[in-house]
Amino acid sequence: MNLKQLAKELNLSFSTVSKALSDSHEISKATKSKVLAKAQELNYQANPMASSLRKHLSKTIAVILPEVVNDFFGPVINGIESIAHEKGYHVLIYLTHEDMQNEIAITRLLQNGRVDGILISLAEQTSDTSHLEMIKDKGIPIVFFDRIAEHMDAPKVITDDYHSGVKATTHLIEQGCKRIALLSISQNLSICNYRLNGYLSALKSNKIKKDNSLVVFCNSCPDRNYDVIKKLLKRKNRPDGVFALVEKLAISTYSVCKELKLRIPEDIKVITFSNSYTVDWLNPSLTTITQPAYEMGREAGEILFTLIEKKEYYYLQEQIVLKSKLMERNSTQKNGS
Amino acid sequence: MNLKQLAKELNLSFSTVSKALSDSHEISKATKSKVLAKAQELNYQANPMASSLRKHLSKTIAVILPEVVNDFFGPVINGIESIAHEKGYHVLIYLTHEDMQNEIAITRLLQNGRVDGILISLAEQTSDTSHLEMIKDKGIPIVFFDRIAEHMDAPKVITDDYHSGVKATTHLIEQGCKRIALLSISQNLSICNYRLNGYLSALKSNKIKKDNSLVVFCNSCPDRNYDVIKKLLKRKNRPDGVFALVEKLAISTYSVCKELKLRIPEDIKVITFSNSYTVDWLNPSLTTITQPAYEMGREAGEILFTLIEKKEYYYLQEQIVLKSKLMERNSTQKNGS
DNA sequence: TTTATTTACTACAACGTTGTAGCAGTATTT
DNA sequence: AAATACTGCTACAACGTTGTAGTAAATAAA
Repeated sequence: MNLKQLAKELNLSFSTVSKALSDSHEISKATKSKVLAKAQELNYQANPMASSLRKHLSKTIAVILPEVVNDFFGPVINGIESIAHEKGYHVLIYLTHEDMQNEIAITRLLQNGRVDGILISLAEQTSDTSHLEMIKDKGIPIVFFDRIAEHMDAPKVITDDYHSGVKATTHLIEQGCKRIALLSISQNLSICNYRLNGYLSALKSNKIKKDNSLVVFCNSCPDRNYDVIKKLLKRKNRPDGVFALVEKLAISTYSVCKELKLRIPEDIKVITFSNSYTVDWLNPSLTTITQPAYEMGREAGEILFTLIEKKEYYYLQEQIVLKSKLMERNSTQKNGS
Repeated sequence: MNLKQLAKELNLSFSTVSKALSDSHEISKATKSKVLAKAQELNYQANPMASSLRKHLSKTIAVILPEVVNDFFGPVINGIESIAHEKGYHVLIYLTHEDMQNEIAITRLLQNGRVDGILISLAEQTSDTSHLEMIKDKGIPIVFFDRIAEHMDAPKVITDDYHSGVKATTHLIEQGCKRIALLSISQNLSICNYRLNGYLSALKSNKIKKDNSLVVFCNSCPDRNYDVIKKLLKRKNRPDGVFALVEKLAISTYSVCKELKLRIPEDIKVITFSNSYTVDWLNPSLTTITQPAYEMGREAGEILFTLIEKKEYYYLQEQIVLKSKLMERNSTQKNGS
């Protein structure tokens, strides 16, 4: 069922039918309603490929993520999908699996009109961003969320990572920690560095000397991370507080503590970034910094659609900062209280 | 950058260039390599819309899901994406939010060539499937996974739900439970009914009389579910075992038990379907039936691509059944052991 | 009454591909 | 030597839309 057939049914030229369907002022009301009725009856749907080709608009965006088995990116997708749905856009999903080469390959696929815009959260090791500059140069709007490319001139939606780092660390200090370890995932990602800076700044304000050996960079291999954390917690001068930048590192810490018979929170306190709803039921319940993931998705989507529809150029340099929340639970309970 | 421009650069007709790029036998090796080199140099990428329009193939599939903030659907997407990536397909994602009207609206969008095939897991209340039959009638291959439309003649990928129901219930009985409640989410979904049948069958084999009041249908409203479960656990003849068909209902059960000061597993044992990796760290750790979610995604994708490429018609009536695993943890520990 | 304007439509050329048909020139067969 | 087949290319018509230009007929202004 295409325009030509529909036009034949109606004894009209297919131009007329096309215009009627797009509610053009050139067409009389009578004809419009006749066309609309027939289109409904025959369940006519315009071919999106033809339309896209002609209009140079795909009504589709791409979302590029490191992974999807994750309590943060799940609600982000949810937020993106909700705004995309409202605006009549379709959402393509691509996973980098934390690999920059995949990220590059994906951006290559998106260069020639497949999408009208891109939402991206960088892979762990992405250092060079020329593949993204290339996309921008082709005129495809790109919006970053959470794991942003700091030096790119593009809109970004992030949370107050520096501040969250300060809050988390200060909380541990207030609960009595003297030697606080930080478990990071990447030296490239700006969010990690901001959180690290917040941590360092909180130590300084509380006159705690920084100890570089307490800052540990993990990666995406759970077994290696387990060993690294184990080594950390077995040291003679082991930390009495752990600040994990992602939930899986906090869970690994729980595992290591179980093996080493260290009690949380008595021997060691744990705080982590997490968006999981089960943290309340962990043993012990886990104190978290929780990011507004759904809102980040929606916000990033909204900016992208504004850019696509070129209503305002205002957003181009915009950086939106949303607030994370510290949720205090038992894993950071003060000793003897 | 399009074919015409590329052809001009090479002093060739654009037909020749097109054929060279698709490695046609009509073109000499010399010309092919010249064209390929130039295409690389100028970073030429064919316009997917034009190509799709011409070939009647979008190289895109749609994945329709109830939700994405979920430890089951996350890995499913992961599996789908991995096989799609291998086969050179793009993945559109749509969320129904458990609403059949959304499901219908989404299928309408996919009728006219936007996708070459559909993977779907039904919304909770989807009873009528005429919108899906319509898709099938248009010749668009459709493959179901997990939440299937039982009476549709289409390939399905599921887990051994009846058997899992038997296993879970038998496990509770073996651990000493006499009065086992089942928390379901839907009366429409066949997977829930199969699990329920497994439960009933296990009761029968163990000569436990079935009690309809112990089978509770929850919905997607957490507050209402909490109340329903609370009512269930406050009854004079309260259950000593709970079999939850989804993780969130098990977590609600944990909450209710905390409020009512019921001890797990001493007073009441809990088992649930779940794909969350944190179940090991819940308090107490939670016994689960875990589905091979990633594999389901891959399997469903593989069947869909076979259908799209029409190599084998064999799959059409195929139903793939994968095995779930029972992972015993503390929430179903035998009393006094 | 003539000329300008508006209304409601049609014709047609794009958009960027791909596949079929055609056409020289060379190689092979009879 | 003539007929046939093959090789390597070009020309052109689709695919299903949309937007621009064009055109009758009806209405308004000169």
